[in-house]
Amino acid sequence: MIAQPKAPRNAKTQVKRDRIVDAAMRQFAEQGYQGAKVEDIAAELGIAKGSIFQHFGSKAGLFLQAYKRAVLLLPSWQDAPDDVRSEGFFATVRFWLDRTEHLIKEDWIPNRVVLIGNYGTDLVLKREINRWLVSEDPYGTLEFVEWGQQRGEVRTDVDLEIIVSMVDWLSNSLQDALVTEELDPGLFHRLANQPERQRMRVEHFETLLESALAAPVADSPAP
Amino acid sequence: MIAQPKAPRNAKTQVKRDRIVDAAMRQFAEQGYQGAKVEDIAAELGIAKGSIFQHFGSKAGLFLQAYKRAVLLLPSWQDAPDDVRSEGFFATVRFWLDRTEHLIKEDWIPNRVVLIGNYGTDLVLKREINRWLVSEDPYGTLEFVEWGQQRGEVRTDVDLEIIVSMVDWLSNSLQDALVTEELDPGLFHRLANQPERQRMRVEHFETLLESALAAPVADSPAP
DNA sequence: AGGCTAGTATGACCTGGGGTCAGTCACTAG
DNA sequence: CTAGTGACTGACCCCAGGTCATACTAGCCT
Repeated sequence: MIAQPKAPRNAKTQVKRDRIVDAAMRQFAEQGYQGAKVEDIAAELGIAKGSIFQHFGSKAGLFLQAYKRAVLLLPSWQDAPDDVRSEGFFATVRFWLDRTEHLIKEDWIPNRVVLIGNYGTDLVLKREINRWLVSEDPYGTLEFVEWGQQRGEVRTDVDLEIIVSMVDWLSNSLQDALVTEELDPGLFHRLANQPERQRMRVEHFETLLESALAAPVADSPAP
Repeated sequence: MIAQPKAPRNAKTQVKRDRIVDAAMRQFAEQGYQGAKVEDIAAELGIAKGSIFQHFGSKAGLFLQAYKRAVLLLPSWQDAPDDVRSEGFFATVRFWLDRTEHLIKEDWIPNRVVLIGNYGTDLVLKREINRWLVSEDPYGTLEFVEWGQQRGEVRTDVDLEIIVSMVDWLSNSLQDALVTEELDPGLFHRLANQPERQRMRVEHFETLLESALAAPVADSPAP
């Protein structure tokens, strides 16, 4: 169990913690979890290393806060523009998946921190992260899938939570592969110079996802 | 880049390395990556810590070997019994997914090591692992999917590699969730006392996977 | 046998960085 | 002004990954 910082009485304290978390995000993003040194973060802020431990208990505790902040900085499913949402669930999915690379470049630091949290720390931390993700649902996947069901686009014949998990798993895997060479099973970075084929693969992926989740249509004739 | 051990001239050396990797697997499985101490591994074998570094260069190098060994100890898709395979691609998928928990208990150590390699080390190591997984395909997913296509069960209208990745991603995610509390988004461990609902969820998952990948049938009437 | 070389083993040693803690400071309340 | 609380500090501890000079062993050539 990783200690959480207790709520500060003072508003000033909160500001300071935010500054630390901010610097930590940058360091973790740039150096990785192991590579980031608590001392460097302290030095960057001109404070004593001890202070950081005072506030966050441990390096893992600090990372956890950085991770949470990072996730909250990223868009949730329902943050798509209205005109996209009005086209429905799968259009929204496509919207986000198509914009993956773009988004990552815009928000490099939080994305990197999230990535590190997902794959590059250790299982104790991962457990804590997972609990939080489940309890907070910061990407709003649950709500999003329910919305898709209400629109009649998403199937309702299997457990909701399975669908939610599938969306999470697949979108994560795809985005990670698209964006980070470390995690790409050769789908995209091998084709770095063929953006057309990359696009095609994302489309194929979207096709598969839709096949998996779409509500069965009453015998619409295939073309 | 993580140094690989160079091939030993001596057969005896190989035996010794195997012993080290063996002990390392146990320690990593039981203590986690950070928790496992090189010194403990050496002590367990009654050798000097320096020797381990001699052979494997670094803790990460040792882990990499342990990981590879662990993966090779696990069954590949095509290792299903003949009577299952004769029922086809999706039957084989179901066979493995249904046996997940059982398998993990049988092969706890390699499974745990693989898990740690997948989520609990760092991105440098992860990259190395990924390269290896892609180049070796130790689970034979590529071959397996091609086999499914040849049988006419798996769709052929999207890139093969996308399908392969999807199978890998989803089966990994499901198995991890089923088996390790740390990674379960509440799908299974929250229902620990309701094995029936757990089974049902696995079935639902299989349904989704099949919907995603199945070759389109020539307008079979839905019930 | 007797060197010669290359690979292997050793354990004392080094070092960096996470984590601790006793003491100090700064703010607020009474 | 004083007491009390929380924040801050920096010197310190110590563990565990990694290094290295030295010693050993096994094959091999002459």
